[in-house]
Amino acid sequence: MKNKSKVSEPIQPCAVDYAFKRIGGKYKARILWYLNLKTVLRYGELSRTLPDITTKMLTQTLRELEDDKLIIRKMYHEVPPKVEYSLSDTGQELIPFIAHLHNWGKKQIANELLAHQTSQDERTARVCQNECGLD
Amino acid sequence: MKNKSKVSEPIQPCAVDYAFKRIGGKYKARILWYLNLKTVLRYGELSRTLPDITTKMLTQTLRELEDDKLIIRKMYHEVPPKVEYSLSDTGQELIPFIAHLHNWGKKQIANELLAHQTSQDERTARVCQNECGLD
DNA sequence: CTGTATCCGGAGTGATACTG
DNA sequence: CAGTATCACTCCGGATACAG
Repeated sequence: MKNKSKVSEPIQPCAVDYAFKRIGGKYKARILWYLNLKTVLRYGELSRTLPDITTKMLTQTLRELEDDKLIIRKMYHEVPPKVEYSLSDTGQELIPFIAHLHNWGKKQIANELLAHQTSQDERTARVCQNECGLD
Repeated sequence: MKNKSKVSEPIQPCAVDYAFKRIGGKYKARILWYLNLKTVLRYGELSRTLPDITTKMLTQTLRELEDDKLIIRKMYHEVPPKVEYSLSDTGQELIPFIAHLHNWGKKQIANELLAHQTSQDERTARVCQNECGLD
């Protein structure tokens, strides 16, 4: 049933596309996921949780998430500075989706390992022990 | 040949990250979504459904999805040529997740329109640029 | 501790023309 | 109809240094 472009109501963009633009960044889903698991995280904690991210990207990503009202930035004017990030209600609504994605990903990784097991035994152990530390 | 969608690196950091790499392309989620709604789509139909995609990107994206075993490509050796795309079982498993994302996106768009009703003209133009007629 | 500023290379994307 | 091929360009993201 595709009731589209009725003049009376605003034209709907592709909601999937819209949503993906909001959380499609390289680290966004991961950050949201970690924030969900830990409730609240400081800048340095996030930095350590994502070892492969640079300060520039982390700051930039956090800003975008904040601008999109997906996370809340709480700043303490202290010395030394302290900033805490947490999920907003809107961001919270994305958790089931990320959880589903997470489960799917784990399943796919497992299947991939099985498929390559004959020639990649060594790799298995390494891969399995290297997770994001917050699974 | 790019392996953006193929995750075959020795170390796999995080399931969320892994999953996003496989379906995080600019059009992948949308294509999967349309395939779910329509069950089966031909190349030209997809092209018309995504007005903003070029033939190059469409072909490239379809190839990646096929290589990742998320969609099935059925080719008829006829004249004129005919190719049909449909979801694979693995791809099917992603539908609940995309559905959730879709609902979330629709909700966000609605909120955005409400919040910015005063500047509706500008906002509408932006929102409408990716209308997809398959909501 | 929590960021900014700057430079830069390359992946990702687009426009156009061509083909079986 | 269903793609390929080529060139060009943007801009994401990394490295590094610096700042409040």
